[in-house]
This record gives sequence, structure tokens and C-alpha cells, in this order.
Amino acid sequence: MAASIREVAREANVSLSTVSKVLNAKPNAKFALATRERVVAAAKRVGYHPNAIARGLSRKRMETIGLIMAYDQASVTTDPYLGACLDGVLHVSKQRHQKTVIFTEDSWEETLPSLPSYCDGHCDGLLLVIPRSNSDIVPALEARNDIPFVLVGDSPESDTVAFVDVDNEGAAAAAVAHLVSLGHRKIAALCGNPELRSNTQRLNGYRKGLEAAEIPYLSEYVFPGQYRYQEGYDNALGLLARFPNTSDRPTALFCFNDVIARGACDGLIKSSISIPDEMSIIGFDDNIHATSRTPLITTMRQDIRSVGRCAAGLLLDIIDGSRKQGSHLLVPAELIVRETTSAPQSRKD
Amino acid sequence: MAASIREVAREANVSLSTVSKVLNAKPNAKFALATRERVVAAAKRVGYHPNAIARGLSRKRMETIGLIMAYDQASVTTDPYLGACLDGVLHVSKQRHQKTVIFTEDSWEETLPSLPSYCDGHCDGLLLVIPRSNSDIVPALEARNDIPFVLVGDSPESDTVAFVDVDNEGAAAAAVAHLVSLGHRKIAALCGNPELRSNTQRLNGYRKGLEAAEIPYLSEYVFPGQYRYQEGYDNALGLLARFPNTSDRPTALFCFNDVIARGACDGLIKSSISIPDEMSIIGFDDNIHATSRTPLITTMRQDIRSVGRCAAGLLLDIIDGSRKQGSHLLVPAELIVRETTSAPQSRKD
DNA sequence: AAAATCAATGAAACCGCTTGAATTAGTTTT
DNA sequence: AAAACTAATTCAAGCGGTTTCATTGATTTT
Repeated sequence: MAASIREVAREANVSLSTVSKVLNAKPNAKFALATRERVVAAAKRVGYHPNAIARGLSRKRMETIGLIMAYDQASVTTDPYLGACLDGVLHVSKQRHQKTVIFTEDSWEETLPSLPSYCDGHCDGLLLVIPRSNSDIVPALEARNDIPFVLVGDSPESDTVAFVDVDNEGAAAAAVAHLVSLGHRKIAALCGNPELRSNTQRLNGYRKGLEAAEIPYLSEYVFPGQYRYQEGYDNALGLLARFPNTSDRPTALFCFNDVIARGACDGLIKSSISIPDEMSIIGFDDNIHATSRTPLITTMRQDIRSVGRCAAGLLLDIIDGSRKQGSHLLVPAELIVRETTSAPQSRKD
Repeated sequence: MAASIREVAREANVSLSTVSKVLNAKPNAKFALATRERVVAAAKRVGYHPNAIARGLSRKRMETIGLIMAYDQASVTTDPYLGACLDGVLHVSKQRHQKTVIFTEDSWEETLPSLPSYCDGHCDGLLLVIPRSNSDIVPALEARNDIPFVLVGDSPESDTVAFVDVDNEGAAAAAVAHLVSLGHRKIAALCGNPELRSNTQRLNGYRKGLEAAEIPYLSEYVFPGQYRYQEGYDNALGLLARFPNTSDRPTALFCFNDVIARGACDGLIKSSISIPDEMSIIGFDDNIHATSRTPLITTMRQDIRSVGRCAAGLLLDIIDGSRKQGSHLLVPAELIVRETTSAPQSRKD
């Protein structure tokens, strides 16, 4: 049905290879004008368009990037992270004239066996949108070593795998810096799940932020927890219990995400601590929890679309060789000041 | 890098075609057991996986469906329709072991020229998520006649193009039926943009709903408008002005979407009409506007994920020949009863 | 035991396009 | 006018599979 290069060759009365060369040649290429015109005219006449598959097979380049997403509980609509990320990916993919093929799996466990079929020539590189570090996929992909890939939303230790992630550490340091700039010196941390990489990174950022301000790190200011409301609430109360009088009580709380921050807010308000007067609070993420109720929470906004964009860009750069496989990118977070941070009371008096 | 069928053939000491046949054969196929085992073992040993591109080229089937989305203002995150639809598509695509390739364009106008490259063998069929009827694409695709496609979210008149859409007409009739079942006989309609197909369909449904209840259609009960808040508000006031005394005033309003319904609510409340006691209101869509404020609006829920699922399913059926190209599907809407509908006052007395 | 039948495998063409080497045509050079 | 280049075009071998058809070897049939 669709015209192939053969019909064009016949129409233009030249060989197949001439057609191919004329049609692919750079503008400055060397062909008899007559020939070129004849070919172009013939191509138009028969409505020729190259078959991407055949071309891909011989060029070994499909002009397509693959996106692997786990789709167990999450989906584009239920998980804002996936949606935003996909948005970013599609954006630069389109911009750089690539196609995007999506591979979905019920879970990451099921992904491993079908991995080979993702490296089957369908696409030139893989984007892995991994909610949490997954042990199997990455080594498997590295072992194959036949397709470039970049991890999205995770920052492995490895120096050989490419990844793009939010700059957890930098953002955490910036959060602390914001509190410091307001005059806080006693800054506590309400952490998330200790096994998650993001938690470690945010904790490191917290330390660096203190260090930068030459504030000593005190372990009694650091409250381990989970990325959940309840832990935020409980830890806030725990903090009050640990520091009954205001003299040594922290004046600010860096919560490792917005849900924790909301929990902490509620806990403190319940305990008649006024926010931000008696306690400043800063969260992380800038998701729905930061603005669902008052007080609106000051937070570090993660730009996930940008993560998606950078990831696609990095992958394409790796594919075309302008960057090395081990490259990685950290996209900075943005400080969003709202109602839960202010100068400490001591400063105001 | 990746092992090809050649290595397998060499390892197993058989010909290429034997390898291909053994590896593709249905379970009941006829091969010497020894050969089969030798081939399978060799394949496993060299880590063979078929190259989808090469296979696609010769089989002329890529096991992939294409999804064309306009991405001008809308995106997966900003347009809940796109997101939900994509969700549904990915769901059945995965379930039926297909890949999904996404083609994004800045606008529908820009899609036409690149259309040929979407039919270039990359995928076996096309899903067109068209926000509003677009004149050029469909005829172009029909003219090419080299790739099956189905329209998503639009119901063209044509009987030759496949489509999947929400059942606007049926849902509108159901909305009216709901009001009728509550005892309403005087039911007004607040319409949307007259040029949109959905509006025509909902209007038809309104008429059918009345017909089914043997209620005469009165043109003075029908208020043309736009799918916007303001028109809803204005038309509600217009209705009160047109029917100053309650004796002949409609007792229920079928609004062609939730924004209109919200506008109408606000207009009526402003005019001290109590909802639903003095006026029942039913909307359409069940989107954020239905539940953003009180009163929570009774509405017809569109299941867009289901639209996506059906569309992908239909396309795959057309591809594998189990359905005809002209097929279409209308997915039913669901009545969501909330706070804005009740029996008319006359009945309550 | 020769002829006929059938199951298992292999040879080769093909899918549509690319590409490097080989060939032909067209200019210069001497 | 032959030799030496260069520019323009074609040949032919892939890319990695699938598939038709022919071939071989084993099993029946008579």
C-alpha cells in the first residue's frame, strides 16, 4: 500500500541507492541537479515516506526512546510524580524529534524477565522511572551493556550509571539556609524512612546546611521517622517532651517532606504552640499537603517536570555520544516561602 | 552485542530457518525433540532474544499501538482527560502485550504534515485523542488507508471511521430520567457550546429523555450557552426572569456540564432560590467543579479511563481482524447522586 | 525391494532501507 | 589523444529476522 523506495527508483529511473542517497543527503551533497529533482519529484508523486522500521534496522537507530514505568498501584493520574515526569519526557522527546515508547509493567519484579524485550531494538535508550531503588534492573541492564539508560528519580551510589534526580542534598541545605537566614540557630530535623536514599540525602543536606552556618550538629535534634503524617505529628510532640522549656528547645523544624510537616504543624498547634511565632516549619516537595489547609507550609518545591525533561535530554545526549554513560544531573529545588517560617521569637523581642 | 539468530544456529548446529521455526512454533508443532532442545538450549546459552525491529520488518506487525496527542496547552498533568485516557490505553495495551508509542504534536494543525511518519511501520494502528473534531486528520488517514485507527473522545457522523466516546446522548437521557424519577415534569436545559458535537448529543439525549417520559419538549425551556461558569450563572437568572412565578417555572435544570451547573447553582442561590428544594440541578462530567464547593452537585460521571481502555481494545481488535474498521463504542456514564437533586416541592407538600 | 508417503530440515528469497566498494561517465592534464 | 582524476551513479552485501519451497531421510505401502 505505502510506496517504497522501489517505486520511487522505478519512477525516477535510477537505482535504489541513488534514491536513498538523494533523499538522505545533507543539503550540500553532490548530485546532478537533474537527478536530484527527478528523484524528489518521483518521491512526491508516489507519496513516498521512508519506513522507519526498515531504516531503523539498517541504521541501528530508531529515533525512539523507551520509558519503563511500574504501574502497580501508581498510574499517570494517581501518581502526580509519574504524570509530571512523563510530561517532561514527552516535551523534550518531541522537541528533539524522537518518538517515545512506553513499557508498562505491573511491578518492578515483573520487569526483569521482560527486560530483554525492551532492549530488542525498539528504542535507542531507556528511561527508568523508578519510585524507589530497585536492585535487579540496573545491574541487569549494566550487564547487558547494549543499550544506554538513565535512572529517573533515584540517585544510586554507582558512578557508572546515569541518573537524574532532584537535588535532595542541596535542597535540604537550602531549607536549612533559609531558616538560618531568618535567624534560627536551633534547627531540628524530622526525618523520613531511613532506608530510602532520599532520606539519607536530605539528612546529609541538613548537616551541610548547619555546617555552612557553623552550627554544630546535635543528634538530639534529629528525629528518625517515616514519610508519613503520623510520624510528623508524633515527633513534634516528642520534641516538645524532650525540650520542655523554651530555652533549649529548637525554634525551627526541617521536615523531610510535606506530609511530615503537616503532621508536625497539627501536633504543635494541638499543643498550643503558635506557628511560626514559636516554631518555624519548613517542608519538602510542595505537594498537595503543603497547601491543603492553613497554615500554608513553607517548603522546597521539587520540579518533577524538569526532572523528566533533563532525563530525556541526558539520555538523548548519551545516545548521540555527546555525554558519557556515567553522567548525572541533579535538578535544584526551589524555596517556596509561605506561612510557616519567620524569625525566631528571641529575635523579634 | 546482542546475540542474533545466527549465533543460535551455529551453536545448535542447525540452519537459521530451523531456529526461527522452533522458537516461534506453537506448542503442538512438529520437530524432532532433540533438535528443539538443542535449539532452545543454544538460545538460552547465548542469551538470545529476537530483535523486534527485524521481526517487525518481515512480519509487518510491530505489536505496538500509536497514540497521537495534541500537546499545545494540554498535557498529561494539566488535562485530566488526557491523563485518564492514557491510563486506560496503557492498561489494556500492557494487558494485551503491546507496546505503546506516543506521538506528541504542538497542535493538531502541525500533526497533518507529520502524519505519514506515524504510519511508517512504527506501529500497527493509531489512537487519536482528539479534544474536538478535527477536520483534516481523519480524511487524510482514511485516504491513506494503510493503517487502522480509532478516534477517542469524539463521535463523528461517518460510519466508516472507528471511534470510542462517552455516550453523551444516553447519559443526557439518563440525567433527565433521574429527574423524572424524582417527580419532575418541568425540566429545563442549560446547553454548552452549540458548535460542539457533545452539545448536540446531550441535547438529543435531553429530548429523548423527555420523550421517554412522554413530556413534551418546550423550546422556551432550552437555554443555549457555552460550557462556562458565566453562561450557567446568567442562564439561571434568565430562567428566573422568563418564569417569574413558580407555577410555570421549571423545577429542575439539566446543565450540560459541571461548570455550567456550578454557575447555575450560584446564580440561583444568589437569587435566594434554595437547592434542591425549589430547584433541582444535575450536571455532567463529574469533575472538580462538581465537588469543589457545597452544594455537591449531582452529575453524570464520565469514565474516561474506560474510554481509553475501550479505545485501545477496539483498535487491537480491528488490527487483528476481529472487528470491522467502522466499529464504534459508546461508554455509558454513571449517575452520581449528590446534594442538588430531590423531589420537586409540589410533590413534597 | 521398489515406490509412495510423510516428517524434519535447509536453501534462498524477501521485508525496505543503508552503505561502502566498484563502476561508469565526464573533465582535466600533459 | 592517451593518461589521470574526479564526480555521479550503481552493485551488492548487509541489518535480523520470516517464510515458501525444495530436499533429505525415514517410514509405510504394496
